[in-house]
Amino acid sequence: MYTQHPADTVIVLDFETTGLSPNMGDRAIEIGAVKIQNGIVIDQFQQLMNPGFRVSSFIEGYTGITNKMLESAPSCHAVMDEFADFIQGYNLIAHNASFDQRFLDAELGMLNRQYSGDFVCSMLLARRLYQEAPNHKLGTLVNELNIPNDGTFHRALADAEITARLWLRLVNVVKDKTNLPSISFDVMRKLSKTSKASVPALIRKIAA
DNA sequence: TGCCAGGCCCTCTTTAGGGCCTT
Repeated sequence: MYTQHPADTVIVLDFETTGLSPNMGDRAIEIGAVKIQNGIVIDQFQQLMNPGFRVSSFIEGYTGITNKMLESAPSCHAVMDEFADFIQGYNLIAHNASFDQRFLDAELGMLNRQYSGDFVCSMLLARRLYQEAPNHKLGTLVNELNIPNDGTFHRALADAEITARLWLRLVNVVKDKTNLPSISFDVMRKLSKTSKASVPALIRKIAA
């Protein structure tokens, strides 16, 4: 049985991992997440986790997370069990969400745990709402949109915080285009799945 | 040993191929 939460409260999450594919044996090494309610961060979650094997030098360089740091970290099992409690009942957001969803599904699957929220992808939304951006990498969007950041990238909590600011910016874009006082998660989800060409028509329909 | 992802989205498309994004 899942606890139900206000529909406008969402969790933005980001994984650092040993590679690109859980199907190829890759595991999570860090999870970061922020809980947003009414446009304000009200809670956060950050934890390194030990995948049970050494990470590559590429990942050490890319994330700044070293094998030394992971030696003393709790297991993926322990961390993800706690994280499953944190996200229970909330809708979820990530940049290129298909990636984070694969790892969330894989890690929770090993624990026989589930989650009830829907995922929305901030990258798919940015492709539709900022079609003029040179590309839709998180770092590029942060620079293009002057989203405040402390210069930390490729760490889970920092990326989750930045993605949260991007999400709120995207919500504001839809607010401005529709003149509506609030935009539901469900509307953002529909927008993220609409073809680029259909975005203006859907915006008009939402505003009507 | 060497290899290895996958979903979205565009187009010179749909009987396909390749770039984008994530680590």
